[in-house]
Amino acid sequence: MKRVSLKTIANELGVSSATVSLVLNGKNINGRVSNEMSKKILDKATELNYVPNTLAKGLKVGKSKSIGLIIADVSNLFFGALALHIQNYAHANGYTVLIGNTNENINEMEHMIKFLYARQVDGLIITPTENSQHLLNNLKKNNVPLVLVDRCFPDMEVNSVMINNYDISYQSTEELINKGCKNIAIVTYRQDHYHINERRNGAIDALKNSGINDENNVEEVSYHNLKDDITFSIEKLLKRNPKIDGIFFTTNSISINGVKALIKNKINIQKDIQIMCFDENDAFYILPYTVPFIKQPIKEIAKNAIELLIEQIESKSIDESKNIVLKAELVLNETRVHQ
Amino acid sequence: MKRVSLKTIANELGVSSATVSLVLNGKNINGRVSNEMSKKILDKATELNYVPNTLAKGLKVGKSKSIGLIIADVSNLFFGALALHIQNYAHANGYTVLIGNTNENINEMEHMIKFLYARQVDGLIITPTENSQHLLNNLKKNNVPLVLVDRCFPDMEVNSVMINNYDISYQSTEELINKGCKNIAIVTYRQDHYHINERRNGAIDALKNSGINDENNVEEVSYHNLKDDITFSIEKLLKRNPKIDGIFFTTNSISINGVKALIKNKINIQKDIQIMCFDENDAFYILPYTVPFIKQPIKEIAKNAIELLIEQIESKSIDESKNIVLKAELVLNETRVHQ
DNA sequence: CTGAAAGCGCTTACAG
DNA sequence: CTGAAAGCGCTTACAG
Repeated sequence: MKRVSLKTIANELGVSSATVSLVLNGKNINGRVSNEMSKKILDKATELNYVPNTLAKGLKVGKSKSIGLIIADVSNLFFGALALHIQNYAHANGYTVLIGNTNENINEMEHMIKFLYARQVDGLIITPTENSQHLLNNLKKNNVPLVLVDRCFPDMEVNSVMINNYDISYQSTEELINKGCKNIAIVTYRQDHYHINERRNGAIDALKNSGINDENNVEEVSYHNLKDDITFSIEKLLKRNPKIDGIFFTTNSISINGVKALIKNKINIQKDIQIMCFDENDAFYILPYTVPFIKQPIKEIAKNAIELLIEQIESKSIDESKNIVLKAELVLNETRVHQ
Repeated sequence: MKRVSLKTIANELGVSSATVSLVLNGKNINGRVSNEMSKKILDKATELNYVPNTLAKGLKVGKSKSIGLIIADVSNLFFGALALHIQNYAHANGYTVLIGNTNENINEMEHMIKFLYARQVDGLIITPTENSQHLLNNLKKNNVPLVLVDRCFPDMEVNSVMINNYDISYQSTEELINKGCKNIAIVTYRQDHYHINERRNGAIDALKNSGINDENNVEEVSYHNLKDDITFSIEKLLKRNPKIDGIFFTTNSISINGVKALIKNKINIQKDIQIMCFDENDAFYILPYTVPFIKQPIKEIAKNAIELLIEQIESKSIDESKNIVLKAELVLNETRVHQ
């Protein structure tokens, strides 16, 4: 694959590569280069099908025009969609995205940071794994432009884009209460993530305020063994308290696997037990009954994260960090509820 | 973000950067550098937390150690999973993946090729859009290492990794016939993709060989307006031939939307109408009945694509192209069928 | 055993 | 109006 460089064009036209660079980058201000030469260069560039070497440019100007995206689990639909939208917004701004996957493993996260750093990314968007504060602090210390998405550490001064986890969980649980549920369970991860805890706390506070909170109705499952664990948890929950008539699932994967487990146990969902799920899933539209869920504004999250990151990259000023909170939406599918 | 370069290490130790480069790259053969200096350099590198600049190296050696992945539709679960696995295999081999999305649009595909070319990718993995042969021929002419996945143009000499579309579709349709279906419909895209046509042909040949083929039972839907179109198509199909007792869906997205449309029409799936889907979907495990589907070996596809591409990149020899065909699996979930 | 030099493809002051 | 030169961070023949 023979590449055409600036020099090729310069040589063919008998000018210097500096001149060609200037013209091709539109930096030919105040008649720096004559109009005819300018036209000649432009024509020659299209004739030879010139494509600039972004790497060389990056080396010279110290910016790679690429960003790193470190995602916890690419096989998760939510993260997949997020990654897609981040790519689209990045491309629209002339940036490339390099994606890395951590599988919620902190060593993988450290490795990915190094990998991306070696590739000169101009900044990072990260969904941090548990206990990764020291890695983030290290980035901060080195002034690496950084935005956390989906998750954050509230005691750290880092830019972040989050949703209103507490509020939306409070509202969703209230919705279950309004539907008449008296024994509402919460199924969540056994993990110390701020955003997950917020969801749990929002739900619990809603229950408390209605005077129906029961600590025994909180069930924790493990992330790495979710599929088996959740069936076990659901069965335990139902055995311990057969009066359970509502369940709030705190995440995407817990929701879908929780629904599977309920069906396996021949529970008549939305009749015996009302549920409330996190994130949309194709499966919900296929079930013979309707499933209410919390819809995250994924596109908006992506848009804000990219904007926040590029802002940091392109203005040197390291002002105080911004924490953007977007509102999630409660989708009840009411029209189908009462059919 | 102050970067540590080879020169930093060289200066601190009073040696040349050439020496440092040699040692750090493990190219210190036959005692080129003394053991003590070697150790000093290694120690200093870890002390200063040296991370090599992959871009500079790429510029020098003419290889970026990155590959481009051009996907038709990242929001499609199948492609999402494929992208994930390709990333994993690429990383394991020291390569970065830059992903681009075409939305099945040929102009986007052309743009992405240019975008990735400017970023000096060493090769491309592509799921080509319709009528993109000229773009691929152009790449071939320039000796760009290239592998097509999921789709191909059988009359072009290009490397590809495919599944046995014809055979698996034939088998799947036979399965419907074996279950007693006499009026089997095929729902497929109105598109000229070889792999989709193979699926349709496999199904039709199975019907012909059983003497129950009826051309009126083939329904074509449009890609860009799938959700509306499919409901319309299903209704048309059922009206035209109320005896339909089996449907073969030729893709992932047609399957999931087809199932939705059937449910919307109060069809009792697997009782009134048996179905056969392409690709796995969470939703299938949630339905009160079982759904048989064709499972593609996504990991294997990814693995073979990466291996084929890296082989081309690293050996200059441009031998004839390889066309790998992997076997898909028919998942019947038999244990649940008869419950 | 080790260093000086050239060069990958670009951009950007500087000098005319 | 335009060119020569330096340099981004590397690697690789070449010379000693």
